[in-house]
Amino acid sequence: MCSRLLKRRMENYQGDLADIFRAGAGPTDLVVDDTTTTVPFPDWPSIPPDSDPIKDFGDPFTHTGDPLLQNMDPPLPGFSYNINIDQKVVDDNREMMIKRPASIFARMLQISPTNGKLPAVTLSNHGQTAAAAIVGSPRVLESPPPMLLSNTNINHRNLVSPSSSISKGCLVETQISSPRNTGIKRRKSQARKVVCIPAPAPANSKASGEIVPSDLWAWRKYGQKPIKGSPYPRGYYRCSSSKGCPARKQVERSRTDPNMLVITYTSEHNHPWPTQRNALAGSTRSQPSKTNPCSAASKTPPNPHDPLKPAPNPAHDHKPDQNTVNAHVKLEEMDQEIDNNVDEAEFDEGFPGGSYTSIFASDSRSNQSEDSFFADLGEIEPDPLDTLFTARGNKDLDPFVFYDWATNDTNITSSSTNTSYGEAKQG
DNA sequence: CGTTTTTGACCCGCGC
DNA sequence: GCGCGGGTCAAAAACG
Repeated sequence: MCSRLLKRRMENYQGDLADIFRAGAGPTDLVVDDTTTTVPFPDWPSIPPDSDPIKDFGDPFTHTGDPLLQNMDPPLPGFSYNINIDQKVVDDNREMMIKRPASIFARMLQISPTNGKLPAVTLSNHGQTAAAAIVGSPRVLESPPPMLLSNTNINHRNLVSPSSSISKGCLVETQISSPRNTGIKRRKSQARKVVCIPAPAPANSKASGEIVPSDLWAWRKYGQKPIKGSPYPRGYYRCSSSKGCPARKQVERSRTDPNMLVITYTSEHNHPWPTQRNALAGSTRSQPSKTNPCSAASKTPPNPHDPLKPAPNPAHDHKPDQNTVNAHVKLEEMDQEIDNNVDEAEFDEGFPGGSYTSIFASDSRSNQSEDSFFADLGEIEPDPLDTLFTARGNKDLDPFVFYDWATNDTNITSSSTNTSYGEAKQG
């Protein structure tokens, strides 16, 4: 009783940013500067295969090979976006983020909050694509493309977008929960990364046995709540790779578009991405991997030796077909006006470069990461229709079956594999 | 046996 | 101050 209360108090006390900082790599180093830098996508190099997992840890998006865009070729010229870079103290992670935006998210653009309310968003990636969507507004696309959102450590105000010339794949962007009261209130002050992806049709979404793939991080579900206004519940997950890891994520189906999944990442991992994850008892519950050849295959990267250690250069093996992954952005909950440096600073603090860094750490891992990541996105909780499908490990239920991340529209590169929920029990 | 999922209860931020 | 709604806790059940 008391302990719990005390515990809570402590959590609250350290709340948000505190947690983030604590988890971050070089917390105190952060100095936010309002400098804006424009970085042309095309100039961004790929992530070297030897990225330092430790150094990169924290941000699952940073070094991820871009499943949606890497294959984009040729790239669309003229893309660029502004990044708010801390030029005074660019911690390693951030620096890498900027210099080596190999991941989808790393390359993210910004969504200008304009008035602080559901801004029209435009994104682009790698100078190759751009897509736009407006949260709260009618769907932009006819069919739901993968949609990724995420906040970045960049200035959310200066968005340079190629406007609507979107193309094949696209993605991303940012979402910031910009606190009105900078960092005082716990909930609203939390910076988050929001990722939206097309979800499988309800009927095909995870069955009771669901498809709960995951990224390199091990996520453990710790709660589920019905959300007012939404027929779909929201699932709450926390990182189980490491005790005390503040990383959290919420998975829910878009209320406006059941075909979309909205994954919100909160806080960051305070540990290196797991080098190995074992599916332990119970962990496979939602991971059909063993029983699902398809998923196993999909999740198992090219490296037959170690699924978690993809072959040296698998980065291109499973690149999604840009054509099949039109993505657009959508801002979820840009609930606060982001109109001051404080907010930005806070935001940055929220993701001190280390946040969500290494899930997809390097090219050498990207392949798997990609699959894993998106697979992870497939997690969605109890869908009314889920009960219609109870077969676990049934690849047919794999939400990603519908999205061919490879170049073949009919391929199932999915994701749903297993991997994940087992707590990384090294050994 | 160890881990995850489920689920009701509790806590707390926030708006009125 | 009150109530709502979201986020988390923790015991029990499920799973391999």
